[in-house]
Amino acid sequence: MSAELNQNYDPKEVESKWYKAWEKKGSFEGNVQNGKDSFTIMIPPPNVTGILHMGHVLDNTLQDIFIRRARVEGKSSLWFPGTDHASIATQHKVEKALRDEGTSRYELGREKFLERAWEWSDEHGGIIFNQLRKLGASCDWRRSRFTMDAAYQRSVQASFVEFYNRGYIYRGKRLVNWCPASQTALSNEEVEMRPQRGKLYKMRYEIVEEPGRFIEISTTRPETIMGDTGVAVHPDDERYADLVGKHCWRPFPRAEIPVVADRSVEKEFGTGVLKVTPAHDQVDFDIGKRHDLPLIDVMNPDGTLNELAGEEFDGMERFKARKFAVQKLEELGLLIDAEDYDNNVGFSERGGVPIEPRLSEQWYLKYPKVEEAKRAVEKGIIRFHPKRWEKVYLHWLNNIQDWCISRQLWWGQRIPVWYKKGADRSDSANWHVSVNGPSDPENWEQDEDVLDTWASSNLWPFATFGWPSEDPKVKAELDYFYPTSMLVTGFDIIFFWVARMIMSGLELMGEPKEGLTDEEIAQRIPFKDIFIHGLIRDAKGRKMSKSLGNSPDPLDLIAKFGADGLRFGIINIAPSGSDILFAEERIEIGRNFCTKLWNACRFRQMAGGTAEAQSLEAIIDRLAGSQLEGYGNWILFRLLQTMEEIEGQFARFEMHQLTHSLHNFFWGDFCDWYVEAAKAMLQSKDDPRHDAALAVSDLVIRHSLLLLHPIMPHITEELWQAMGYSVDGEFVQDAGLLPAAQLRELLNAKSVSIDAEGARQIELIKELITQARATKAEYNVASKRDVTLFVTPTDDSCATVIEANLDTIKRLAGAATIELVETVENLPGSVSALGTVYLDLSSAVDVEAEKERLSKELEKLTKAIQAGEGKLNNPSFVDKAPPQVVEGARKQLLETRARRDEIARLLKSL
RNA sequence: GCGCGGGUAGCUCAGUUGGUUAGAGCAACUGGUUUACACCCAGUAGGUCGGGGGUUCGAGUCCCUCCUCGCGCACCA
Repeated sequence: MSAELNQNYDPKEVESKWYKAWEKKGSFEGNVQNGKDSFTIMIPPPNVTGILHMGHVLDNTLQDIFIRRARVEGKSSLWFPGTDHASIATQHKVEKALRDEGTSRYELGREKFLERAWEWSDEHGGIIFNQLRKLGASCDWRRSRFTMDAAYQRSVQASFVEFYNRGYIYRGKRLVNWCPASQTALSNEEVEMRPQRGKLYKMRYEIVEEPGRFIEISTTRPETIMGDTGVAVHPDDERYADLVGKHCWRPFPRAEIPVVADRSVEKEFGTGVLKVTPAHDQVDFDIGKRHDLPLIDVMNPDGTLNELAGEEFDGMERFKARKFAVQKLEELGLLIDAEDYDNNVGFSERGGVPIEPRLSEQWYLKYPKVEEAKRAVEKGIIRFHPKRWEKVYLHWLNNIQDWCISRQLWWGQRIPVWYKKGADRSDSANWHVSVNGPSDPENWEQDEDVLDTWASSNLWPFATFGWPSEDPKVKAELDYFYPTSMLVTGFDIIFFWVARMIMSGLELMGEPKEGLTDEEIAQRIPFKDIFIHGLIRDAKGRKMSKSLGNSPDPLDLIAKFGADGLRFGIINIAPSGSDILFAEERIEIGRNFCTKLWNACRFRQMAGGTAEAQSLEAIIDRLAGSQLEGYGNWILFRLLQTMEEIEGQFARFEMHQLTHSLHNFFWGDFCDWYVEAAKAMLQSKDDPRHDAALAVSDLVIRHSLLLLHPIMPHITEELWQAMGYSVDGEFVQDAGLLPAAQLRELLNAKSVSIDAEGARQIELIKELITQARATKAEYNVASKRDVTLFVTPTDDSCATVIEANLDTIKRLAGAATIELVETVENLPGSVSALGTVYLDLSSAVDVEAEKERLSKELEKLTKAIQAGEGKLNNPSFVDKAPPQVVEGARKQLLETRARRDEIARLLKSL
């Protein structure tokens, strides 16, 4: 033992001490190590100015668990960190600061604005990294990348050029999702449909050719009347058949607009007549195209109306204009009705305002390798965990439309396209597309726009390594670490990020090629496994948000429970469903478990012995050849079982079972049973079981620390060192965790064989003890440790087992003496498989209470027996069920009968 | 409208390919300082597994149907 443990575990001191030590020694550095397997995770880059929230805690704890597990398994692990520039979000923040100063980005100009944005990101950036360090995240910080790093920007631009050259990028003029708040185009994914209570207005337009006749129209958006260039009805709608080809009067600005017939009109909706505003609605745009209707854009980029809307509307905000248009309709006597109406309106996620379909020229990406992206998942080359997210992914891929990737923002990677000065920009003959720009820059001007943030983060798994550089180091690292092992993220960004990374990888991580084989897919994909976790909500299921004040600061929680406590706690409650209900009390288990671990180790230290524990072999040598007594055999059996469980959980990505297995084993088995039993063996150094008990404890604690290390890295490191398990100051991660099967072999090789039958006997002993304790509790002598117990063993072999474990039974049940006898009269007893255990009472037995208790038990058993008999008397069960199931049922029935008879006998004897 | 995921103890959730008397943590209750730990120990109570139907020797688990909650996608102006 090298260092004596304090009475209390102090996470604060311990955590920072070891984190520094790890960093200093480069423990997190992931390097190419030929001959070793690599294990790589790219962090989902948080926003550069973001601060740690509970979602990050979950996401990063999970990643750290996978990474650290891979390290203890001896893989060359790399957890690659970085941040995202979050174009629109960051620009918003900077613009808000500017507004507070009474200025704007337009006043400042692009260059000055970008300086401010860089200042902002330098100032706020990196905060989250320090917070992640406090959590214990073992990222290779040397490598940290930012999506606005010069090199990364070049990668992004290179991808644009590459996509362009391969024919995936084009420029198009069409209706886009326009955010009037941010004044930029958005992709479809950035539009969130929100239910809105509005009004459906019914109004009438007069027929030009038949004055006095009106056509009734329903609309939710009267403010776009000024942009109407037609009215549409369904071609089969008899009500209006005679009007098709005629015209009606648009009320303001007053103009003749045609009535057209178009199949996209629903006859059943409203009056069956649709006003057509091609510049402000997608459906209308399509109708307009088919019928050659003119486009009148009546809105400015900021959502106010322009001069084309007429003098009265010019400059008016769009929702004001809606009211005003209604008022005007009313004045003109054209408004028939306005009824309440619920519909869904697209909102800009970031801007928080309704989007405006707006005609503009933008850059589009036709998604590459869509078929391969689907096939990768369908064929299991990429696997989602849990699997059901596959469907979400495939459904999206089956319905995708081209991606609008240009943004009318300044903070981001500028689009690498230059236009010949003074020439027609819509003619591609006047374009120059390259990373470095034209050789005669004075004759060109660069596209003003930047790329969608996700059009840069989709390169994250390879641009971070330096793609497309030809540098041999870059190639070697990509060769070694790519495809990365897995991705850990929330389901909310499957479309935004996960799917797009897959398609980009498939297209760019190899030569241009139509159609990929499965082998090529396997080489090009960015990751093999995708672990999708839920989103953290508060205890009532509400989203965590600053305004609700229900979002705890993880640093406060770390202060309260320790980083390890928080990590254990969050994983323990996490992977339940798609929502994780967070309540601080639920984290307590993590802190409590840390304390338990600490005290178990303290106890081991107090038990003494300067035994050799620096290596697994040394500990096993201490056991070599010794015949393990029952509990030792049992706890090692359980250790191997637990190790196998955990191996399976990692293999199947069942993280929700991890903490349960470990908690159950270490607390429920080791502390509650083995340590308590071992106390009997540790009383005297002369006890032949003494040294073995210490060795078994060391073996169990050592492995528990190894198994727990990925979840609770700091405390396990502290204990590892303090317990003297470390060789030459090496860390837990250097020790190497053997698979259960190899550990078993190693034990076998030293003639330490773990025996399942022996373990089962201890389970029976535990049952007997539990029964004895329950009886004592029933008679309010639970805390008395000097009672006498009588046991009537079921048979001779049971008697032998009990005899062999007498001293531990005494200790664990709290009895001064235990006598094995033939029969007992007039004492309360409880039945167990090994025998019936009776409590010797000096006072009289409460016969009535005892009768009640036994009758209840009897009833339960009788029911079980009826069920069992029914089953076994049923010929079809005996014939059809597998023999081992029938055999099991038979055995079960016998045992239950014996137990019932014993209870009945007890009852009678009272 | 289409799709996905839930509904199991007071709460939060486990429950592998159908197979003993359905489990855990927390909360509750009772009693407790024993060679570490009250952030602890021992014990008790609490469930007709959302309803109905079906398949089967056997269903929390598979199928159908309904109710209910949550989420995603689409969307009629």
